[in-house]
Amino acid sequence: MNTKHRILDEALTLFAQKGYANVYVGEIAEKVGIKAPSLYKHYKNKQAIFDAIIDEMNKRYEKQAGALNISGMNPSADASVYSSISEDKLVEIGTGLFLYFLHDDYTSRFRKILTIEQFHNKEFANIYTSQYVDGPISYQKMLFQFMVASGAFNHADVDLMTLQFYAPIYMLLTLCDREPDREAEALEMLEKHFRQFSKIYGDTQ
Amino acid sequence: MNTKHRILDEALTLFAQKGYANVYVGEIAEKVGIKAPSLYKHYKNKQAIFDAIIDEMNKRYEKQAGALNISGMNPSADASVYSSISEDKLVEIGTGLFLYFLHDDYTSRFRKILTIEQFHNKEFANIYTSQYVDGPISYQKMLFQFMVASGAFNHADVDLMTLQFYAPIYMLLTLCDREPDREAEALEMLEKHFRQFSKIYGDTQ
DNA sequence: ATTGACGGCTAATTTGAATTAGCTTACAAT
DNA sequence: ATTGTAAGCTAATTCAAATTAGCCGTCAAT
Repeated sequence: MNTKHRILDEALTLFAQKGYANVYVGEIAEKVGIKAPSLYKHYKNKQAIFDAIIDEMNKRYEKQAGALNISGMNPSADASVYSSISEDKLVEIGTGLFLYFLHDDYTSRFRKILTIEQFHNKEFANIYTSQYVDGPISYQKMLFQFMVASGAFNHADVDLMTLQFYAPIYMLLTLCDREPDREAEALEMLEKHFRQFSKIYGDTQ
Repeated sequence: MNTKHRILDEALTLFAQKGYANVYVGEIAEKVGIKAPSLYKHYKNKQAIFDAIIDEMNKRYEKQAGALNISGMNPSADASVYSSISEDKLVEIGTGLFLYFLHDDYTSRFRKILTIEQFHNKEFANIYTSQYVDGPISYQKMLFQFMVASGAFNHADVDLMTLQFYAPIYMLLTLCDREPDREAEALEMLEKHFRQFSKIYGDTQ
C-alpha cells in the first residue's frame, strides 16, 4: 500500500469518525506518518481526498454489483438453492448479510460517512437508501417471491415479509455501528428473529 | 419568540441539516435577520448556542418523561387499557409513535443532530440509543408482557416480539428522516405490518 | 555521471470564520 | 431630563487550518 493509498485509507477512517469538516489535513498526514504539506504531493487539496474516496467507493460498488449478479444479486439463481430452505440456512443467510455489512472494511467506514452526511448531501442520502434500504429489500423480496412460488414459504404479502425480515437486521446494524460492544447481543437477537421468522412463514404444514 | 429563542431555533435547524462544524455563526445570524456580532449579545460563543440546545432538549425529555409516567411511560397503567387490544388499536399506537417521532418539531431536528454526531461523540451515541432503541423497546416490551399475561397476546418470546414490532417503525422512521417524500409509502407499509403483527401474535384462537 | 521526477521537509502565506471593540439607538426606570 | 441597559451595527482583530513556496535527498533511466 503506497502513500497515496494510505492517505485515502486514513482519511476514510477519520471522516467516518468525525465527519469531513472536523478532520484536519494535518491529522490525516500525522496518521500516515508525513507532514501536512507533503500530502499535497498526492492530492490537490482536502476535497480531492474526499472525492477520491467517493470514486473508490463507486468502483467497489460496481465491482460488487458485478460479482453479485452471479450469486448474491440474482435471486433466480439463488432461488433453486433455497427453494426448500431450512431454518438453519435462513439463519446463515441473514447472519451473513449482517456480518458482511457490519465488518466489511471499506463498506462499514463508508456507511458511517453516509450516515453523517445524509442530511447535508442529497447524493449521499440516495446512496444510503439504495445501499441499506431499497437494495437489500428488493433483493430479498425477489428471493422470497421465488420461495413462495416454490412452496418453501407460505403464501403471504411478500413486501411485508421482506420488511419484517430485514428491518431487525437494519436496526441492529445501525446499533452496532454506534455501539460495537453490543454485537454479541445483536447476533443473539438476530438468530432468534430468523428462527421465529422461519416458523411463521416457513411451510411446515 | 424573542431573538435569543429564535437563534436557538434557527441554529437547531441548521445543525440538523449540516452538523455543528459546517454551520457558520454568520449563517445562523442571517436566518435570524441580524449580523453575526449581534449574536454575541445573546450567547457567549458558538459552543454556547449548541449547549443551550442540549439543555433545552434535556428539559424537554424530562418533561416528556414526567408526562409519560402518567400515560405513555408506565405500561402497567396502560396495560389495562390494552388488555384486550384490537388490531385497530395496535395500528393506532404504532402509527402514533411513528408520527410523533417523525414530526415533533424539536425531537425530529434533534434526532438528526444525534444521527450526525453519534460517531463523534459518545454522549450523543448514548442518547441516541436510549431514545430510539432501548427506550421504545423497553417500554413496548413491558406493554407486551402485560398483554401476554392478560391473554390478549399469545405466549411468546417478548424480547423478540418487541424487536419485530419496533424494528420496522425504526427503519421507516430513519428512511423518512432522509427522504420525507416517502412518508405515505412508509405509513402504508406500517399499517400492513401492524395488522400482520396482530394476526401473528394476537390471541384469536 | 547527469538528469528529472518523486516524495519528503520547514517556513511562509492565505483564507475564512469566530470573536472583540467600540459606536449608536431605543426605551424603561429613576 | 438623565441614566443605564439591551440589542443592534460596522470595522477591526485573532486564530486556526489550508495551502503554497521553495529546498533537499533518493533513485531510476538515459
